[in-house]
Amino acid sequence: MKDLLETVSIKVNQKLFLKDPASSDLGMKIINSGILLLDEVGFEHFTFKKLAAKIDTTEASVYRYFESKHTFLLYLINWYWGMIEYRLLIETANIDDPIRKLYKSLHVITSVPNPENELVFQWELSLKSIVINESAKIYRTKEVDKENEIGIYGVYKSIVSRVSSIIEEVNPNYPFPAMLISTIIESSNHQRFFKDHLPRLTNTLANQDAFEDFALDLINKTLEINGTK
Amino acid sequence: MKDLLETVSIKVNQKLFLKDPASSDLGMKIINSGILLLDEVGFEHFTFKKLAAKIDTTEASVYRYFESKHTFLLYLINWYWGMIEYRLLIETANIDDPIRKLYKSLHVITSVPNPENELVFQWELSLKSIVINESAKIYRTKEVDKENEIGIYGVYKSIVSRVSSIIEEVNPNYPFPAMLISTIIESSNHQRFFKDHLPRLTNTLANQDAFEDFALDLINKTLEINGTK
DNA sequence: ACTAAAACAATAGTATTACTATCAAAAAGA
DNA sequence: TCTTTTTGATAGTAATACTATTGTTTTAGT
Repeated sequence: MKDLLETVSIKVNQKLFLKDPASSDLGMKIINSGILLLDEVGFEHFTFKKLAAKIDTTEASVYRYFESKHTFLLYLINWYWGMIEYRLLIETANIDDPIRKLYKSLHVITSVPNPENELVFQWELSLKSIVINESAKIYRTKEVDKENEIGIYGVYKSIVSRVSSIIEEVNPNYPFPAMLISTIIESSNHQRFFKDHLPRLTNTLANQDAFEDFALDLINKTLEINGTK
Repeated sequence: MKDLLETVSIKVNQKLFLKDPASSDLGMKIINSGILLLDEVGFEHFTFKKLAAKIDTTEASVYRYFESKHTFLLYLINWYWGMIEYRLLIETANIDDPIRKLYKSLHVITSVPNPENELVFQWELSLKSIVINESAKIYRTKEVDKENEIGIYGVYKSIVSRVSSIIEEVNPNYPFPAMLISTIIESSNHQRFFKDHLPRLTNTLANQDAFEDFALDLINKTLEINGTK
C-alpha cells in the first residue's frame, strides 16, 4: 500500500468539517497528530485541548476545523471508508470472475495492514485501529438519523451495495447479501478487538490473524461456492 | 417470558456496584427508571442528575449505588447476560439433540421480545434496546483489560463457551465455533440497529425481523447441517 | 418501645469538558 | 503593498462528573 494520504485525495462529506483540513498546514497537522493521539488515548480521553498542546496550537484553532471530537472521528472514519472504496475500485477493476472479485473485495475490506509484509505508515495502523476500536461508538447515538440524512453514511452504504452486487453475481439465490457483507465488515472489527482483549471470544492462536480464514469459510459455505477455486 | 426481574435474582459481579441496588427500594427505582431513561435519551445524554430528578432523589444518592454511569451501564448489561444465561440453561435443559439445542440457544440469545406474541414488560424492551444500542460502546475502551481482569466479561464468555461446545457436538470439525457464535451475537445487535436506522445495510423488509432467518441459514451452512431438521 | 446504625436528603463545592467570543498578530494572495 | 484570511492568545460559560458534609429519617436489633 502506498501513502494514499499524499497521493490521492479522498473526498469527505463537507458537513463533517468547518474548514477543510486538507487545505492548510495546520489542518494536516490536526489530522496526522489527531489520528495518533486518538489511537493512543481512546475516544473518551481524547480532547481538542490535548491535541492542540501536542501540535503547539490552541484549542480554539482546532475548533475552527471541526465542530466537535465526534465529527472529527466521523471525518476520520469517513476518510477511511473513502480510501477503502477507492482501493476496492482499482484493485478489482480488472477481475472478471465474480468469485475472485468477491475474494479480493473481502480482502481489501477486512484485512489489517501488516508491517512485516509491506510498507506501512504509522498513521495507517493507527487509523485502522481507530476504525476497529471506535467506529461502533459513533454510529449508535440518538443523532444517527439526522447524520444519515445529510449523507454521512453514504460511503459505507456504497461499499456494502457494491459487494452485495458481486454476491448476487456469485449466487443470485442468496437472500441476504447486504446482511452478510455488513456482518462480515462489523465482525472484522469486533473480532480483531476480541483477539487483542477478550481472546476467549475468538478462535485465534496467539499473534495470528484467523479472521480472514473464518470469513472465507463463511462466504464459501453461505454462498455455496464449491471447493477448489 | 415471565417477569424475571421479580421472580429470580440474577447475580451481578460485585465490583459493578458500591451498594447492591437489589437491596433497597431506592436501588430498585434506580434500576427500573434508569433502564427507561437510558433507553430514552441514550448513553451520551444520560446523567445521574437527570435520573435523580426522575425518581425524586438526589444525584449524591445515586452515586452511593454506582460509581459512574459507565459502571451503571455495565451493571445493566451484565444483568441482561446473566438473565440470558439463566434462560439458556432452563430452556435447553431437556433437549438432547445437539442441533435442536443449538437452534434453541440461538433463539434465546438473539431474539427480540415481541409484545404481540407474549407478555412483555416495558423494561424488557428497553433493556434489550440498551443492549443493542449501547453495549458496543462500553466494551471498547482503554479500560477493557482492567475490567476483564476483575471478571466483568465472565458471563459473556461463559455464554459463548456454552454455545461453542454445542457447536462442537454438532460439527466437531468446524474450526471457528467461538468466532461464529460471538459474530452472531454481535451481528444480532448491529443488524437490529441497522434495520431501524440504516436499512440499506440489511435485507429486512419493513417491520419484519429477518435476522433469525439469516442467522439460521448461516449456522446451517457453516456447520453443514443438512436440510430438513 | 428504645437505641444504634444505616440510609437518605439537602446543599455546596471542584475539576474537567466542550465549547464560544474577542481581538490582535501573522501570513498569504491579489 | 494592501487586503483578506488564518492563527494565537486569552477569557469566559454551561454542563458534566463527580466528592464532601451535615442533619434528618428510616430501619433493625434488643
